[in-house]
Amino acid sequence: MIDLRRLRTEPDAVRAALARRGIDLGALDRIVELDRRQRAVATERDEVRNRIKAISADVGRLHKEGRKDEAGALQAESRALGEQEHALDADADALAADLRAELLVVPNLPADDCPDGASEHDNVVVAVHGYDPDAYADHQRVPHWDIGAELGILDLERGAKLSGSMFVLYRGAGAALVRALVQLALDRNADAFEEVRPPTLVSTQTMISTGHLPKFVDEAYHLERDDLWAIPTAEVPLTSLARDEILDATHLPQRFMAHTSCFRREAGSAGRDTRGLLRVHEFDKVEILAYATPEQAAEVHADLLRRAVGVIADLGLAHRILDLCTGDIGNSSARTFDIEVYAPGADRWLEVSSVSWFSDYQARRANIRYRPAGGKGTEVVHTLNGSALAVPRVWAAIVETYRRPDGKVTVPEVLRPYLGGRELLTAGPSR
RNA sequence: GGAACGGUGGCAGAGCGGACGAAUGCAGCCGCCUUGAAAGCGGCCGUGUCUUCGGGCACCGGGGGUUCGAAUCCCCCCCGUUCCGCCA
Repeated sequence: MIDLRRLRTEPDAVRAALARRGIDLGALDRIVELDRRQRAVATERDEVRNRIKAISADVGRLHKEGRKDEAGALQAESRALGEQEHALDADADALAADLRAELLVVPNLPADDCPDGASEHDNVVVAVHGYDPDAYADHQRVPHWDIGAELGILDLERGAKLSGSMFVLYRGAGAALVRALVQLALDRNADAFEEVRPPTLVSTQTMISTGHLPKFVDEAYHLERDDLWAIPTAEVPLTSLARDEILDATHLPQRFMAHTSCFRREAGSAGRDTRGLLRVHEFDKVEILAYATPEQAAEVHADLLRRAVGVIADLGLAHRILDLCTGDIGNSSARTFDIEVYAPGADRWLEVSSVSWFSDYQARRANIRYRPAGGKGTEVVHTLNGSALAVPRVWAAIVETYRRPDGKVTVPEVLRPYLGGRELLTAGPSR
């Protein structure tokens, strides 16, 4: 949620920032007007309440003194005020609900240094590592879905049989590779992040806090009977960890990581990237997340990015870093860096991590604050997060990059300890 | 799923229709005392919102109701603990 007070006091600045996203600003006018009316009605209601309270105190005193007649007259007056108060209160509530509904779908203000742009084509490539299109041999130009089937480590047909298309079944060394990647990502961040194993089904409020609802309902799996949502990323439960809490500034930044399944309906991308592991409904991911003060945010953001890039680099995958433009960053984000790996078989750049700084946008929705050291009152914290490692696309890039002329796939050095020393990915028993 | 008991400030825990935003204790902050510290003593010590900056209003799990007046009474819901049932 954007800061209503800021919209009130610096409407032009807010407007200018949101305009950089290239969105319609009509909602802002409605919000300003709803806010004005809501406060006017609430003030009026509070004044009536004030009078009721004063009268009640008098009534109590008069009763004690036995002046029943005078008390009775006041009670009648208060009764009438009560009806007024009720009506005003209902109006104020209705206006507040409308205001909130409008406010919840307004995206975050992009950071000042977020590059301007209209779409993904305007994203800025910050760095490219290990990519040379001419360096790949023919044996690496085979897509992972073919390699996976050939080696018996990926069974897309049976995944589809069980759950439908875009659901995946890994087998043998392929399944072990999933586990190895998860373990690697967790181990690499265990120095600074507390591991959490959260629920993957969460309440509506939890989904609203990160900004995944109400705007992106169609993207999420919903269990109607129990009114629970399958998380699209561990960012959702991890952000709500501190919901409605006031953190101590001396404990910031606070960092958490979690390995979970992630569920996405991919409703808007039907027919796109349907092959192999490019886009799937359910996948494993290790997420890293931090709560920070505004002053710490930039450094924490850089650290998250360093960590996410580090795993990819150590896996020996060609990759690049993108600074997403104002037209492409997510709704809740103020600044986002994407990491893409190059998959030589599919001959495509695949997004494997999105490292975002949400400023106070999510924290305001989730009501997460902190007490500044030595200062008075509370401030809204900043939240940041990124994928430490998202399995399917990394799995795909590894299999394509490390394919040998004989068709077998070499296990990257850093993963071998997690695969019992195994050097090749093959079908059959895992060891 | 059934039953019982609970849900009050950072924590513990009173209050069960009238001056209660709420006793008391602990923790925390400031001061006194002290060479320093502890103990002791005195004071401060929730959040949000609006404000004409005087103050107003809201919040005792959530929602509704009764009343001139609700933390306190009534109804519905949610959550927790324990026991029983079922079960990986």
